[in-house]
Amino acid sequence: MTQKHPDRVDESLIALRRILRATELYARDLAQAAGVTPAQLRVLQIVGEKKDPTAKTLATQMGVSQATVTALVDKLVARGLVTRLTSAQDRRQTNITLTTEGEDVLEEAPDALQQRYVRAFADLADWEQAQLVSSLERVAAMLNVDSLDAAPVLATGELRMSKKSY
Amino acid sequence: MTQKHPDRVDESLIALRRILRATELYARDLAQAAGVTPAQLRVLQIVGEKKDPTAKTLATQMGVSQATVTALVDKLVARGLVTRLTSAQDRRQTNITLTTEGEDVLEEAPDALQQRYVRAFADLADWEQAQLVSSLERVAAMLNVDSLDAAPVLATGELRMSKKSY
DNA sequence: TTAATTTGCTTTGAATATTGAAGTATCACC
DNA sequence: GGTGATACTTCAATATTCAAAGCAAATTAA
Repeated sequence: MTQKHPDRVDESLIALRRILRATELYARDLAQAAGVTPAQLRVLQIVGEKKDPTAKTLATQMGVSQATVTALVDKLVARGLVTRLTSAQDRRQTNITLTTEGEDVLEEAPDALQQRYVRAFADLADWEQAQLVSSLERVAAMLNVDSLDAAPVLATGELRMSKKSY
Repeated sequence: MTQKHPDRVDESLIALRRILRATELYARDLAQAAGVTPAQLRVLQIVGEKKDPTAKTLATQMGVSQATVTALVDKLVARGLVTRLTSAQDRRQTNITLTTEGEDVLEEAPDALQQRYVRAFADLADWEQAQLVSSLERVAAMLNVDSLDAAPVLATGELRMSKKSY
């Protein structure tokens, strides 16, 4: 502690917030351009990434309840973007799969933000790329993502320091 | 282009998404712990950061319409967490101000995620801190946040691992 | 000054999102 | 079998969100 540059933590937090804000704001425009709501697009994206996830998987990944996933999938099914498929192994489970139309929506989502990022990343020097990856992974680790995933409860009553001490 | 490590862009995107997911999921738990909804907490946070912002400022900052801000502020006013104050300079404007209760809610919001981040950041060596700040600011710049703010049409996007095209 | 326009905010109406609680069906285990 | 846990859905209630319309205040034009 007692670093030479105590304001660096603020600078990093500000940069982080800018990143978060940019991505959040863009997600809405992207969804609108794709013709679905943001939450629905998130479902499509996860279904596209993972292999025919179950409703449970979707709920966990998105951090919402199963009831919410049911409602979202209902909408997507009604629009013909995904289909429900009862699992053969465990017939309680429902696998969500993309239809051809659903794949089209995903493909045509003009992910300008990511494209811009990837282009800018490609223009960096090799060592700069390595540094960026290292830093981002370090931040992710500092946020302790895994333990948060495992224990979403710890939000409450945790040691809190008031404003000035973060 | 044609870097030695073409998969680094994927690594950086994955790390970015982990950061985004962790913060997004945590925001909900934080709001619940504070006894408000996520959107309402965002309003409280912005009101706490900026000095008595107008409804317009809130709408711009949050990326929602003014009508939405009106609805959110209505809820917070009903709960006694903020008050509306007609601006003296321009009586069309309404400044949103925190009440004592609103300040308490903000104070007691157990922002464990940020606390954890700040502690981990403080433990880094000086040069590591500098590198982290540099990297985060570079990412923010690569996302072209400023122009995105100005042109919400091509704004944001959730970072999604699309197959080949980016 | 008066009129027209713009700006900031609210209201209204309608769609979506979200969840807890309750209900149904299936699985795992003994 | 029977018991309990798991996966999902349904239902009821609240939240969020926005477009459109409306209102009041400020700004510009005439």
